[in-house]
Amino acid sequence: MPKKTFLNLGEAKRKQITDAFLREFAIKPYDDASITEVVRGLGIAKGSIYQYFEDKQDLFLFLIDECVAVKLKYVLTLDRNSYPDFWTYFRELYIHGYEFDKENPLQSHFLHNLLNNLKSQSIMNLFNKMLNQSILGFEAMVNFEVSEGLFRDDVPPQTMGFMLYKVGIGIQEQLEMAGVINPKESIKKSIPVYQGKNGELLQMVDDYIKLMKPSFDKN
Amino acid sequence: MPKKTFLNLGEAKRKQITDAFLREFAIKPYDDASITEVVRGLGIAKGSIYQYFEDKQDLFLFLIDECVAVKLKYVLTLDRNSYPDFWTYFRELYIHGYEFDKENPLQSHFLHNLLNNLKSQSIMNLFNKMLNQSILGFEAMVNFEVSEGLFRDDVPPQTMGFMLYKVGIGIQEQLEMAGVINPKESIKKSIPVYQGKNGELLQMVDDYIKLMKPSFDKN
DNA sequence: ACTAATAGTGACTGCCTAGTCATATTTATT
DNA sequence: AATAAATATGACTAGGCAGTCACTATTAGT
Repeated sequence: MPKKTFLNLGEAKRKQITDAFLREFAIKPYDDASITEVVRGLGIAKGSIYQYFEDKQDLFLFLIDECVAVKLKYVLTLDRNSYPDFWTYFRELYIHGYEFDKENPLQSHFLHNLLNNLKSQSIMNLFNKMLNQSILGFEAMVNFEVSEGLFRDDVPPQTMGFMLYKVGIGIQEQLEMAGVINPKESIKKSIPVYQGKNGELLQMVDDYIKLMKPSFDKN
Repeated sequence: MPKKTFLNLGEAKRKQITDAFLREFAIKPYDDASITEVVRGLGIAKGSIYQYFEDKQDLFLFLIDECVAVKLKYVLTLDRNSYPDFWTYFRELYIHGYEFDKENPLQSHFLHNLLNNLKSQSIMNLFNKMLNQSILGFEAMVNFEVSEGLFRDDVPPQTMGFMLYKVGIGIQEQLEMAGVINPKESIKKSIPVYQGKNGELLQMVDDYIKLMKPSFDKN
């Protein structure tokens, strides 16, 4: 949690600082991200950061919370019950993810890099926690479908959940490898990752749905 | 490439040094792995390492080559044509991977961590190269099956290849998350990761095959 | 205008690293 | 045994970092 000094800051300055660190952590693993460098860029004293946050990890956790909160606003508006099947819902999640990226590029960049970021030595403990949380989310979705008799029940739901999770991340990775998106460039230019690539994104989502639906659905 | 000084070393000493670095790189990202610390453990001078290798990256590439070479000996003996379908072949790859792990725990540990390892700042260039290579391997497998009319052809083979690749890694990750294997502990104790967990490993492989086969196979 | 509280500063500490190089030791050759 | 070649050494350089703290500057309250 940030200290109250940080919360007392004017909106503008708080945003300026937050954004600068989002940018730093969006392009480097945690241990390589340098507070020294960011404050240099911001033109403020290093000591100030330690008026705002307990330490580097406190700052990092704040950034995670901020970004997750923003993203959830886009995702939690969706209700599985409004859709005829899981896959329509799954597809819709990506459409809203696209909107999130478009309207909050910085937060999107940060979350893109979060998984790599967490692999650093000094925050291994966080890594497992965060990972588990996301995976449990997918597992819960699967459990729901199974309980409704819509997904097969002869494969452990953990395995199906894990696969969904992996595919979820994979879509973004594959688009990057194919050169459709270029997060690193987008970060430099502060533009959304998927800007204008809505079609390619959904095409890939549809391909993956084609690839999972026959296996996940009952019968 | 190591310098010839390293190759002139007696087998025992060469192995001792190689093993020590395998251990270090098996538990830390590239940038965190410390030559200083390893030589301290080995009781040799730091300068010696620079008689053997050009620099840290040269050493690291040597370790990769070594481990990959050993692993390939286990995998390349398999011939797709000896199996009735892709999935039998796929399963067999894991059985041989298990043998590799059992007989070469150190190399197995190192390769387990390689993906995280490559995420470090100073070797980003290597990362894409290595990644592409593995994925192309899976893509080639898919292309073969498609050309034989055994896999569907209405989804880009890149997508199917990528999914196979992701699942390939995912199996190991999920076993770790489920607590079946504990690579970090295994490394400490210098014992194989999958030792005695043959059953659990193959069970999960079979689950994933169940989950992919209906989607990948033609009709 | 004066005091008290709050915020901002940057030189400094302590710690770590990869890589160098002049020197010392060991091994091979004559 | 004496010389030459090959190895091994570790103090040292140059650089990086998070975090501290005595001090200064600003703001708020009276």
